[in-house]
Amino acid sequence: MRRSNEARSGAMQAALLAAGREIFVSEGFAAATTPAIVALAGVTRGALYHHFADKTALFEAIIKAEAGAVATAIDAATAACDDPLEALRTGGRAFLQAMTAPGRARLLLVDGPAVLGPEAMAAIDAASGGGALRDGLIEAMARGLLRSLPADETAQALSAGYDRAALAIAGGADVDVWITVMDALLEGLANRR
Amino acid sequence: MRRSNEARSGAMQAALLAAGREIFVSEGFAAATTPAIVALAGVTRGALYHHFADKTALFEAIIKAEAGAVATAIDAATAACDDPLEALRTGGRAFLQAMTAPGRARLLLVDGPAVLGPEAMAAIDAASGGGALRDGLIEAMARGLLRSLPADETAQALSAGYDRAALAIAGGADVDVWITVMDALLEGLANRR
DNA sequence: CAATAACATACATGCAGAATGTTTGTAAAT
DNA sequence: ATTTACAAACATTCTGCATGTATGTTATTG
Repeated sequence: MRRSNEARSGAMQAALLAAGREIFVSEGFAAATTPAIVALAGVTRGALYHHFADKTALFEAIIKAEAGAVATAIDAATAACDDPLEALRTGGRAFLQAMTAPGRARLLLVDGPAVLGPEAMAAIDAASGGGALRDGLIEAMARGLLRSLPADETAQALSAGYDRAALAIAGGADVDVWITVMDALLEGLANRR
Repeated sequence: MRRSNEARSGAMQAALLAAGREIFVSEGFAAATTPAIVALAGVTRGALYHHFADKTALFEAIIKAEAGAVATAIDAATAACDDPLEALRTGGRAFLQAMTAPGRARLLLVDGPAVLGPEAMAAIDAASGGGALRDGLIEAMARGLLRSLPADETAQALSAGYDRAALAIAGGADVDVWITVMDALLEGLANRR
């Protein structure tokens, strides 16, 4: 007996996403082959090309899931923060923590931009983690806690710093040193009297 | 009649580097095919594989040339600066200017890290543009002009911001806004009394 | 100091293996 | 009966290598 089509599709897509994530992380997008992915998932390429337009579409779905997980972690960490400046620092630490998931830094920061393009990744990021940073900056600037600066560009510049930190940490760098540096960058933007 | 082997090799490698740059920029590394590259150069794939181990080796040679050009531009711009802090701002602007060369941002900031790996790109960058930033920070910190922070990580964080700025500018963003933001980040690290 | 033999270099051409995306076929669900 | 979910075979294309050839370069000999 066979399950409903809906259940089958859901299970198959989940299996393909999991297997794809594994292979993409270990091999990189270019060297990851669809035969390897479907073999790991225990199915055939027919299933893959039924559910996803092509290899890139599978990759994009994985990227969006990863970005969503990061955004959720940041939101959860900053929900309780009242002070906008403290929320920025806390959100940054939550970001770095979330990015320690195995292979996540490579997926979101190296292969993602190269495969999907920087613009597409920026859009995904804005709808996920980067949006929180931008909103936090706007809030802090509105309350006079931070220097008044172009919010979008400032958020991107800081976001780039956090990204670099996440990559370094994924490569074995010390987390605390990077938190020190990023907090210093944030504090540097604070309004002083 | 034929030229000397040395002259032939030099001309052939220059032609392959130029054609490869063109195709890599317009197509991206993955979609760039070696037949397209050698067709543009007006030679055969035999020549390509004689001078370069594989497609990646050609790409790496192009990347190193681009990174070297950026480093040269930064050094030229900052050579006359006495004040370390002014040198940092000037170097940043020179970097952004140098990165406006067509396709350079994509090569150095998107495809480069994905193809060669972030570590290899970091090494190339350290020997090129990023080294200047780190040295400038150390100098400024030593003179008490900047807050004392881990120089390597601070340089990387700022470098990441400049990279993001270069990408945005390549995508049509306003240069002056980004200079404002990056100068503000630098100023934020300045020692205040 | 020619002339030439011996070798290296630069490149072209053809081939094998593999990967992608498409098409066709089949069984089960709706 | 029709559509969905998947399998399996197919056509195209690319990469890297292996072989072949012509020219440059160096050593040797008369």
